[in-house]
Amino acid sequence: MAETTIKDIAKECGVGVSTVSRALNNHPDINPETREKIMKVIRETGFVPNNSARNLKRSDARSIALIVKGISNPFFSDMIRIMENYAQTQRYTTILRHVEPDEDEVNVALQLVKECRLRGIVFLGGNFTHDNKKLKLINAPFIFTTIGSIAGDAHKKIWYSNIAVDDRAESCKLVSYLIGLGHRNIALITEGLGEPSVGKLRYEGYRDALEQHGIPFDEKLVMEVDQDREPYSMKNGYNAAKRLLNGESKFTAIFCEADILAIGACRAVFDKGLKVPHDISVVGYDGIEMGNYYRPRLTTIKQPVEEMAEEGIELLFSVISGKSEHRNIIMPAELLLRESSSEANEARE
Amino acid sequence: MAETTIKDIAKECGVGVSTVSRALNNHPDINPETREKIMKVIRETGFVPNNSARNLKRSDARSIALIVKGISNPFFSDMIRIMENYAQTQRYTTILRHVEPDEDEVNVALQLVKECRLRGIVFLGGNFTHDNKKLKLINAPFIFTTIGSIAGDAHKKIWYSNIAVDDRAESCKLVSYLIGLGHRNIALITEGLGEPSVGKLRYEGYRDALEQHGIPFDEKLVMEVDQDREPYSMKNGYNAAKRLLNGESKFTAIFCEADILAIGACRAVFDKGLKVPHDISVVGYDGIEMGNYYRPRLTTIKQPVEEMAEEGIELLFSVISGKSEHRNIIMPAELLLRESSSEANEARE
DNA sequence: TTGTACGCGTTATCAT
DNA sequence: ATGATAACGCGTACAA
Repeated sequence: MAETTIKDIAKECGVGVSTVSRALNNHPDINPETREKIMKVIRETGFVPNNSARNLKRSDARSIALIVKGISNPFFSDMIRIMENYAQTQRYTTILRHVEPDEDEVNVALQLVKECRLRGIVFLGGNFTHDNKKLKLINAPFIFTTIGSIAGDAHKKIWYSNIAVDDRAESCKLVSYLIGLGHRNIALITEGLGEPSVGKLRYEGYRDALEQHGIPFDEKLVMEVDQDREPYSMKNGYNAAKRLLNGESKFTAIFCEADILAIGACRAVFDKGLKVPHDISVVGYDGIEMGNYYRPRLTTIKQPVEEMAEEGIELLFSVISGKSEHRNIIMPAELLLRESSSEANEARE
Repeated sequence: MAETTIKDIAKECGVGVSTVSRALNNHPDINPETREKIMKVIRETGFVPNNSARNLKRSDARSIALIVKGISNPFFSDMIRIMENYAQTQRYTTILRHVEPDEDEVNVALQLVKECRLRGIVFLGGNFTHDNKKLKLINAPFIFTTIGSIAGDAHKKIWYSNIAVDDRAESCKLVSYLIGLGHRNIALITEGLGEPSVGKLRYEGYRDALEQHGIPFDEKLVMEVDQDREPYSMKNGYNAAKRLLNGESKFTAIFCEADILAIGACRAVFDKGLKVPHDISVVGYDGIEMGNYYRPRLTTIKQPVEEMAEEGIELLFSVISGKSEHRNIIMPAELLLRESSSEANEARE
C-alpha cells in the first residue's frame, strides 16, 4: 500500500530518478520528448511528489504561513482567500494557522518556521507590538497586517513590514463625525486596554476626538468586553452594550471598535425597546459586508480589505524574492455614513 | 543561518542523536536524568524538530486535513475551531485547506494525501455524492460533514463516514411550518440544482412539503442564485430575492437555503419598501449566530454545529486508531421559530 | 542530455 | 540505557 515514488516513475519510464525530477521541476536541460513521456506517465499514475521530502531537501521550501488571530471575525475570510490564491499563483503552499486569543502568535510563528521551513509569514490580527528579541528569532521575512499602524514609526529602520490603516486617526475621524452630529456623551465598547492591540489604538483615537472638541473624558462610558475566547463577537458587543444601558451614565451614541460588536450592541438597544439611531446612534469599524445588510445599515470605517490583502501578499513575495525591501504601508480608510447614526436627540437618563 | 538540528542538541548534551529523539518522543527506555538534561537544553535553545523530516520518516505522520468548501460561510468557523483543537489534544497537526467552488474537493484530497501523508480527512461542505472510483483512491480514512444525509443509505455497507442532519426532512419540516401559517405561495432561493449538493436536498424537502399539503409546484417561484464565486453569500440572496420581487409571480414567503442568503433576501425586501414578516415571511437554514442578532430574528433550522464537529472529529480519530468503524450519523436539527415568519397576509401582486 | 550517488533531519533497528 | 547507522523521498552536484 506504499505510495508511488519518483523511483517507481523512473523505473516505469526506463529513466533515472533525476530525469524525472527534472521533468517535474521544469528544468531546462532535458529532452522535450523524454520530458513529455515522463509527464504522461505521471498524469496517468496520478503521482504527486511527497511534500515532506521536497521541503526537507529544498533550500527554498516554497511555503508561507498565514497566522490568523480571530478566525470568527468575517473580516479576515476575504483576506485569507486573496492571499492563498496569490501564493498559489507563485506555486507556493499556504499553511493556514489559527491562533487562540490566549496564544502568543510570535511563539506560534517561531515554531512553525522551524517545523516547516517557511519562506515567509503573514500575521493577521493580534497585537501590534511584540518582543523584538523574539521577533528577531523568526528566521523568515514576515509582515503584519490589520493590527494597526503607528504613523510615527514610518521613518524607523524596519526589518519587517506592516500594512494597515491608521487606526488611531480613523477612529478619531469617526468619533469627530459623531461629535459633529451633536453627540456629547459617546460610549465606547472596546476590546480591552491591557494589550497593545488595535483596540487600544482605536481607544486613543476616541480620546483624541474628545480632546480636540473639548469634551471631558468619562471613563464610565468606556466599556471593555468580557475577556472571552474571542473579544470581537456579537455576544460581547451585546453584553457590553447591555451593561452600558443598565448603567447610570447617559449617552446618545456608542462607538464599537468592530462592526461585529456594533451588531451585538444594536441588538441590546433594540431589546431595551429603543431605536437606532433615533434614541442611540451605533457606529462600528471595519466595514464588513454584513454592515450593509443589517438594519439599520451600519455607519462605520471601511478598511480596504482587498487592497490590503493584495498589497500585503505582493509585498511579502517581493521581499522573499529579494526584489524589494520591507515597508511600512498605511492604507486609506473610508468613513461610510449610513443609517445607524443620526443627529443627537435628548440623552436618555 | 542554518537551523539547529537534533545533531546540535546531541553534541551540546554529549549524547547520541537517538537519545535526543527518545527524549523528544517520550520513549520509555531512557534514563529520566538524561532525559531531563536533554529537555532542558531543548527548552533553552528553543529547538523544534523539523516537521518534514519527521513526516518523511514516520510511519504515522500525525496529521489530518480539514478540506473546506465555502470559507466565507460563518457556519464553518466554529466547526473548524473545534476540530483543530481536538486534533491538537491528540498531538496531531491540522492542515486547513480551502477549496474554491469550481475545484473538486476529492482531487484536492487526493493530492494532499500524497503530499502530506495524511492520516485522516474531514470534508466540510461540498457535494454529497462523488465518484466512488476516485474516493477509493484516497489512501486515508475520511468523513464528510454538513453535506447532507440520505436516510436510505444508512444500511449500506460504508467505508467512509458521513455526519449531517437530514436536510431533506428538515427542509420539509420548515416549509410545512410555513404552510401551516397559511402560506400557499412560497418562493425558494436555492443554490442551484445541477450539482448533488445540500441545496438539492433542501429543494427536494421543499417539494415534499408542497406535495404533502397538496400545493402545486410552481417553478417560477424557484430562484437559483448566480453562479458566483461563492453560492452562499448575502449578495446572492439579495440578487435572487430582487429577481423574485421584480417578477410577476406573487408569494407571501421565501425559503432561503441558508441563513446567509436569508439575510440578503431580507435586505431586498426592505429595499422594496416591504416589511418582514408582515408582507413577506423570510426563513433561512443553518442557525448561524447572526440570525439571532438580525432584525427581525431569523426563523430557521438550526444545525447542531458544535455537536456535529465534536462527534465528527472524535469519530475520525477513533477510525484512525482502529477503535471503531465508519458510521453514518444523522444529527437532529431544530426548528427555531423566531420573528421573520408570521401568518400569511394577502399575497402581493 | 542523462544517470549515479549523496545528503537533507528525523525515527527506528540493531548492536552494545 | 545508549550510540551507530540505515532508511524515508526527493533534489542536485558531478560524472558520463
